[in-house]
Amino acid sequence: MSKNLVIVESPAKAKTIEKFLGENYTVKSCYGHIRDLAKGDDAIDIKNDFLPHYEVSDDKKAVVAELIKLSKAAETVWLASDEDREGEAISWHLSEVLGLDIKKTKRIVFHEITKPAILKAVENPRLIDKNLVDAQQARRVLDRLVGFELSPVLWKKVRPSLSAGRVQSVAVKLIVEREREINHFNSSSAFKITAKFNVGGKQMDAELPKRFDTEAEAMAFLEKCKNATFNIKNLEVKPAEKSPAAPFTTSTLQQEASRKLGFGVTATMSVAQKLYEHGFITYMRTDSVNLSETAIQNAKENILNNYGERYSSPKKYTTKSDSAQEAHEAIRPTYFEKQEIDGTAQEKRLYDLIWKRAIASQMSKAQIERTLATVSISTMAETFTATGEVLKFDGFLKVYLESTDDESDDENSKMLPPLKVGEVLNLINIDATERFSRPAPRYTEASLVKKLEELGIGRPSTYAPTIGTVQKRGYVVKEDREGKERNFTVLFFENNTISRAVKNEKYGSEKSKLFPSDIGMVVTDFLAKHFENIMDYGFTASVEEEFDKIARGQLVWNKMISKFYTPFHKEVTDTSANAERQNAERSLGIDPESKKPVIVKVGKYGPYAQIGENADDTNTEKPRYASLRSNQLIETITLEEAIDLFKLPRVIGLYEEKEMKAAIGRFGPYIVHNSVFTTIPKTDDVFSITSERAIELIEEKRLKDANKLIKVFVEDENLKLLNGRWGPYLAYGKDNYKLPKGSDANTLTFDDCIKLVKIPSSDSKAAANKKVAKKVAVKKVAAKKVALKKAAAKKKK
DNA sequence: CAGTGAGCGAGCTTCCGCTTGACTT
Repeated sequence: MSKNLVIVESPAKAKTIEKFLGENYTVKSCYGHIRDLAKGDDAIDIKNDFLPHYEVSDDKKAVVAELIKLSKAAETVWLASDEDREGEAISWHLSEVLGLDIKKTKRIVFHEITKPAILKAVENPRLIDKNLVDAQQARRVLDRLVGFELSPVLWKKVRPSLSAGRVQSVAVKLIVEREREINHFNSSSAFKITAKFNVGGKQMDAELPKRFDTEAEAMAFLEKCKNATFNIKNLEVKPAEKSPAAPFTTSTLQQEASRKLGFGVTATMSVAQKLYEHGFITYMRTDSVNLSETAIQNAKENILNNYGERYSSPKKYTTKSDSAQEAHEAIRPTYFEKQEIDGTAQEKRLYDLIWKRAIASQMSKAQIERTLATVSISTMAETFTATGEVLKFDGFLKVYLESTDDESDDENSKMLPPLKVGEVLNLINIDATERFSRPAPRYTEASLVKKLEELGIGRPSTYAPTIGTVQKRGYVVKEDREGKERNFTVLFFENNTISRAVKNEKYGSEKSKLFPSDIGMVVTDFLAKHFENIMDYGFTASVEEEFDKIARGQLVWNKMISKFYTPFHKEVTDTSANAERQNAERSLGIDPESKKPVIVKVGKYGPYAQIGENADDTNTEKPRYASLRSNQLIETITLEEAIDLFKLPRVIGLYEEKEMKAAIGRFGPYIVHNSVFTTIPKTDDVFSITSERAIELIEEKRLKDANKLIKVFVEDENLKLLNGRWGPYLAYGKDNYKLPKGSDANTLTFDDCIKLVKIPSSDSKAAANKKVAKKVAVKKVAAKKVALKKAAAKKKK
């Protein structure tokens, strides 16, 4: 048995550190927090100075049991959790739960996982910082109080099972506000003038700095260009520099992986987790841009070897954000000399991105020469300008350039042809194109993370899960949306004649963007009305200031909580007692056909439209109902759009003596015939699809279904081999089973297959299934216990 | 899955942050 037990948070870290410390040390992981507030509503004893009641979580029982055993046997226990608020609390919980003797317990911290850093940490142990722990307790208790008092108000006033919290409610609010901003946006158009010149056989593009608000003004300008001559009036050459971006934090990694690789934030984190476990990169949940001395040195050597001295520019980056807690390094390759790794395609691509970003951060600035040419027009005072860029020295651009969220396309970093002042230019043509102003873009998962980070809301470990939560609650959907079409005017000037054309463009199409749902809007409005304080974008920042005071020992944690809770709880009770139910009902007007009112509202199954009043004593006629489509909102749907919803289901015609009906379901437009459903593809319109086309689609589907079936077993018809989206699989009744790797679906016998279904013995899947069953059983028991407790409590009263 | 929207009521839902597995039609 080892004399020393070192406890860190992550198992991958434990493995590395164990190698540095030698045989007298056992390094174990506690897998993050081992204890949390108890599950129910009684975890905080409010009357007793907010005394928290902690419990070891079910999935940590085994870990804790092992750590207790090892710590009893060890001479010294080293608590080496991260050096931030949460890490300090983890160490404190460990010392409490393991019953550690202060004389044999040492708290150590390090910021980089290298042998010298670890050894230095071991030589400089300290005690647990109780102030920092208290700051964490305050954070934890505040979040529980906010979440568990606000959510029940929503259950009562809006709909059951909803949730609210310090982080998620603000995330939804950002999306709701952005959506309204876009809906209220008044797009204006202006005419942008561009000219093309021929300079010694090369084309040069120039632009008029001014835009014209009306077509008439643009036309007047072009008229004046007739018979004009064009000269280079002025040339201005300016040097410029571009600096590399800092190495990745969790948030910037999520943004770049989204922009450059199209990964969602969850995918980015799970791929990064794999890279970390393989030892390819440093820890992926961090808000620090700091690189260790050894890393900077290692990067420098790599740059000198690969690119030469001119490209090397070692530097330290510092984190601007106040909320940063600097427990880790930035995300970087563990070894810069490893430029490529083995792994899946996704792992390779993400690693490549991380490697390039980190290397580039240690490289020289790029040197650029910008040229601004002014072109005079002989018939008027206006001038065209042409800009060009020449890269004098590429520096870090040799490996990496950061992308932006800005979709604007007028970044023209073209080179200009050689020019002289006074030179006469040959005009090719001029066009005046109508351009429309654009509202702020909708959030992607990654750009929402960026915004939350700017506001200091949420932490690296919670960005991705938070985005998941607001979608799971139905407040927000991530979707693609088709754009709309609009006409724009182009005036074209060539050979002294002007022509006019009206062109058509698509605009506002969205890919993987976040949209609020009706319920997301209702909840946001309700919370903003009654809990302004919590919904304020500065709320987190202001409580963070107080947590910092607690950490510095200038404020007592339960005093701070009490000061917050008294007015907050009063608002909760008042709202719960007095506030009206919040609904999103809206009357759209009168249906011209039936002359009955049309309303839209949120019901049990989501938003729907209704024609006619509910039946009562005087009115026995039932109203008609239709669900709203996923891209329609109660707030913005028009009367016409609502009436259109009632045109479905629509009978298209007869086929094989049975009716074909078209309608829109949960998964989009479909045709139903003989109770078989066929999806209508995007290229067809559900309102106008013909019976010929419908029959074509039905036949296509029949063919596909016939190919889907590989084999039905005569021994048991429930057992089928099928072709699916991911290749062949096995189906037994309603359940599906994966085929073992390397098996050929065509040669599998009944015995082979029934074995997979009935006795999935020995392999890992069986064990996994058993575990799941066990977990469910445990949950059931726990639920029963809660029920019993509650019953008992009621009896007492 | 392919639509639904009466009304009652028991029992339940819910937070944020720290970790990794185990799960994938």
